[in-house]
Amino acid sequence: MATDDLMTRVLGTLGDDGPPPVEAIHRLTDLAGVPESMTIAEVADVLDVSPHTLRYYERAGLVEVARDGNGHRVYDADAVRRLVFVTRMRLSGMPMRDLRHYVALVDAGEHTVPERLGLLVEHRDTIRRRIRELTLSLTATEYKIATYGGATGPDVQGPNGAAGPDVHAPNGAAGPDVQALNGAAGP
Amino acid sequence: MATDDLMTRVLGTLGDDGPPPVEAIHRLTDLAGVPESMTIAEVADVLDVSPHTLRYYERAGLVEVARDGNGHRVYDADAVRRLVFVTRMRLSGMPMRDLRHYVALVDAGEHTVPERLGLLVEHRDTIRRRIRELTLSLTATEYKIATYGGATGPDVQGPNGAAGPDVHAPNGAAGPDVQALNGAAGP
DNA sequence: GTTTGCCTTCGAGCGCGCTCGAAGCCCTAG
DNA sequence: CTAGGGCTTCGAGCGCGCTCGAAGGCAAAC
Repeated sequence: MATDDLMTRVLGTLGDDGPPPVEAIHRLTDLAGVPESMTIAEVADVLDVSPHTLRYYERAGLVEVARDGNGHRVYDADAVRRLVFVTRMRLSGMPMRDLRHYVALVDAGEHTVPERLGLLVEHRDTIRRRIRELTLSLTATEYKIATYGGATGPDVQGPNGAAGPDVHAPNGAAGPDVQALNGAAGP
Repeated sequence: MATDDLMTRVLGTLGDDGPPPVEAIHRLTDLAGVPESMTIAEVADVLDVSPHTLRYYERAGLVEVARDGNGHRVYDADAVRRLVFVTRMRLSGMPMRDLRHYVALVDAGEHTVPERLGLLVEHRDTIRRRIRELTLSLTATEYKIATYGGATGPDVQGPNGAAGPDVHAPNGAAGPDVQALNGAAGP
């Protein structure tokens, strides 16, 4: 188990088009059953990142990890939770820089809560904007797919290879084809 | 005008939460009113990328652009349309590699339409998956924001600076706080 | 004429986020 | 005893997508 990441696991439990259920969040990171302490390999497996990446995150100051007698890393529950948070935020596109800032605030104490909230709100807005962008791109792509080879109109140009001027249109046939993504007026 | 990109412009016309209207796609790239040919500066302005980036795309083989008597680039309508397509695909996360592949197919002639369709479908699925990931991250982030400073429970730890063990929790107060993103059970 | 300004080519450099390799330590299995 | 495997640190390297600087051309403005 745990060869796929948390995100994939939860997404798998969701209908591909269902609404975003808050319950999924709980299911998302059910750390119950996670041992008291874990090795780097175990954590890497659970989070679906490489041990290299975990060391990198530690070097970057995102988490502190204790060592055992042999100098090996020992991840306690707090460290694992922190790393779950970190990997989730990375997955949602938060830059390392911001993440460093955030965890620095966390380590600085409770009086930084307002600033942390500000960062979260900012990040939320970033995600929202990104989703809207992607939704639009998705619609455009779906439209392009749908009209590809739809009404196969007049063939404007034969196979032209490398000869002609800059050819942008995949074909002269599927009229609204590239139009949908490339501009020009209606279908 | 045109200091903001196409995406931003269309997003601006959309309600922040509205459904993805197909009509937006048409509005999205209304190239009517675009001159017969454009300079690199004009294209850069319209697409909200730098001239540097446009030259880079050309070097990368994504578009061919003619030169005038002075050796300056002259973008015709086809080139501009191609670049609109390219920038949109880039914005939706398609890697340069795939884009190169796609336009190579376009230039190779109409018999590559099926393969192009395959690429588009693949890209569509990638966008969909990404949207689902982001939606989940959004829900998690919103949950975290909502519960921040909710029930301000017992203060677990004072300001600890750099001293203590690895602290992951922003505070002991907002119980479900980090839990929402970090794991553990219910609120 | 000279200055301003935008264009050209070319190759180098950068920021990000990993990713890897080398050299070495420790433990366990055979 | 030896071999194997996984861990450690450190610093270097990489893939991506730009981004920039240098050196120079040409044209219009002053």
